[in-house]
Amino acid sequence: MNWENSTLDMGRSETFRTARDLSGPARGTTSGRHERMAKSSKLSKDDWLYRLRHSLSHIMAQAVLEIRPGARLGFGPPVENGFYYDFLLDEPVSDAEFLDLEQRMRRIIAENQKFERALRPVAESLCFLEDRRQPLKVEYAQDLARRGESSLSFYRNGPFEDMCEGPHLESTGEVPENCFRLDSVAGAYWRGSEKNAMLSRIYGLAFPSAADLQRFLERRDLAKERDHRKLGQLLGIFTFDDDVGRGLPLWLPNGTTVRDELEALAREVEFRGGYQRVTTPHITKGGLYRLSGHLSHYKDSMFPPMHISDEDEDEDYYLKPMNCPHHHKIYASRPRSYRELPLRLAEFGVVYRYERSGQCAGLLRVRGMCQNDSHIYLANEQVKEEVKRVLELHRVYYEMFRLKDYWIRLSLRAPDSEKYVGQADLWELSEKVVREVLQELAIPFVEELGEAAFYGPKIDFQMQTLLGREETAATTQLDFVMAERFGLEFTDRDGQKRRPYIIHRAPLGTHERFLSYLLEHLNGAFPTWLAPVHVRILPVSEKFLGYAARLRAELVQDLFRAELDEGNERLNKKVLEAVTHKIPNLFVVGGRDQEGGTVSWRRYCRGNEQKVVRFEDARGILRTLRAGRVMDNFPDVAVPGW
RNA sequence: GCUGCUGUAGCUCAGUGGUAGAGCGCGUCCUUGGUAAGGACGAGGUCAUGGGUUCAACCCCCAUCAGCAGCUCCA
Repeated sequence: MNWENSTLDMGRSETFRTARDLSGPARGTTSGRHERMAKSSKLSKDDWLYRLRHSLSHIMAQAVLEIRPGARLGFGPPVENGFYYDFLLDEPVSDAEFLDLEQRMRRIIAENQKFERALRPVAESLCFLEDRRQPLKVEYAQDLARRGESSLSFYRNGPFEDMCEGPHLESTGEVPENCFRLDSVAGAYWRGSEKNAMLSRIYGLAFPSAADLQRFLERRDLAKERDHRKLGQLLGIFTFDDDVGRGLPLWLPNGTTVRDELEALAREVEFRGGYQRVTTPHITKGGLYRLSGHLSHYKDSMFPPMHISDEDEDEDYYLKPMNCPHHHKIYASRPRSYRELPLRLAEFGVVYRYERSGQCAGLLRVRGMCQNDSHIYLANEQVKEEVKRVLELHRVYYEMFRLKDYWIRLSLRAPDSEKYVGQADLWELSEKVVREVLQELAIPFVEELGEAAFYGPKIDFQMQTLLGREETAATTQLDFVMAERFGLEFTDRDGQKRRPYIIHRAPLGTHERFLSYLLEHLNGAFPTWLAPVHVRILPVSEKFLGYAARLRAELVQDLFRAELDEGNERLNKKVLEAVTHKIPNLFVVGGRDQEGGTVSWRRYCRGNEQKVVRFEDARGILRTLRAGRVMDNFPDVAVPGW
């Protein structure tokens, strides 16, 4: 890509998307953010399905009160795929009781209880809720009253009555047969704050018909097969070990191969983009993080210090949670001229963050990770152009891999929050610059307050994982604070010393998260250039082992990751084994091939399609696939010679 | 960190208060084969770890570690 002449016409690109474009793969449950997204784009209150789900949540609450009469009710809304209800319970409900609860729900449905709405004045509502010993509802009613509501809405069906906005079905009998199922029970804080009590949330699935429910369950089971944790094990990508520690993946040979290839790609892309590579240590004295502000603003996410105390030294060392301070020190290692700017320092930097124990999940959230990191030092007037180039970099990767399940977030500070450093006017300026860049490029984005880094606003690429979680896949941050803190400067054209701006950017995020994303996105089927094994050779029988071994030796000489299946098995079995492991290219060789100097080439992405090709030609095609990083895992991508 | 569930062979899982099983995988042999599982035999487990109850614990209880789902967090 020619950076100087790049037109940066991302507005016309299909690459960048908004939250609304997310199609939403099968999901069992939704996180808070997804609920926000779902609310903005999914069911409206008038939808029958909305009312069905909402009504089922009341029906479930009625059933729960039958087996736990002392249960205190929280909230019970409809959500994507179904509904939930939160309860404060004396005794926990376990999923072993779901069958019983479902039976009670079916009975309530069979009783065809009418849903009836009543409006009560606030004072009467509070009395009613106190009578029913529903302290959580009382608290909420008081809130509503403070907000100026004069009367509150209640819904009653049979013996169950709940303060609720509605709307609901006409009666419980409207619920189609077998259209719901209780799904899971999980903890949830009252009103979403961990300072509050933990309630028991029971999730249910509900769809317009039994068939829709079945379809959903099947889709969800299928999705589980694509889970990167499952694929990672199947394909020998990574593993975890209790003795090593939570959130600390061990990368197996196949996984390391994929990482190496990704790094090679990023190295080339960044070399062309004018980046220089640097390398920095994993541990660092505390002073650096006092200077950067990490110890006052990021300490909770850092591993505790290693204290060194002997006659020479009395010092705390920390595992680095970010690479930026080190890169700033490299910038500061000698005087800088405006001629050097933008100065782009890049590193596959390994950082360690102390994630709370419940947060780790496969490769998605880890405690040790490798960032595709870079810090760009530049003059004020260069900022906009450089942010555009950085976004262009994202486009290279996202288009190449056809990544689509994400949305772009402009992460701003919450103005009244204590957690940010720097002056307010500089914040406003930086936020304005970043917003303008996105607007000028016509990239769709969503602004969110309180999501900024402590030193500046961010452009985050928020990805959606297979099972519905959302994580930041890539980030670009504009930093006007650290140069000040580190005393960074450059000599400008006029001989004056000036502060550089800093852009932090990681288009591939971390290797861990990016690969988890890629594994799920590609369903483990890597293109030839990226695959742990480029080609596996399957001799039809032992008689052709010699021929097969010669081909393999030649491919290995050519630096192909070529394997030979020497197993004493029938060809059927060997094909099954290779296909199960999603190996992109199989060369089947037997007598006919040995005579003709050919291979029977079977490609994973094209099903059973295969071709007899002279070995020399096959090798040439493989070279083309590798050198051009052809995405031959996508069936519509043309492969030369095929 | 919080709530709930789970931890048995490399993997997926069954099982019982009297020290364990299947399928796949792995090894050896037979078979010498042309595109999604040929056959036989065999090796593999301190039943996550540490306590406790019991004549006896893989099973019951407690704690710890780890995983899963969710909540919260992700500055």
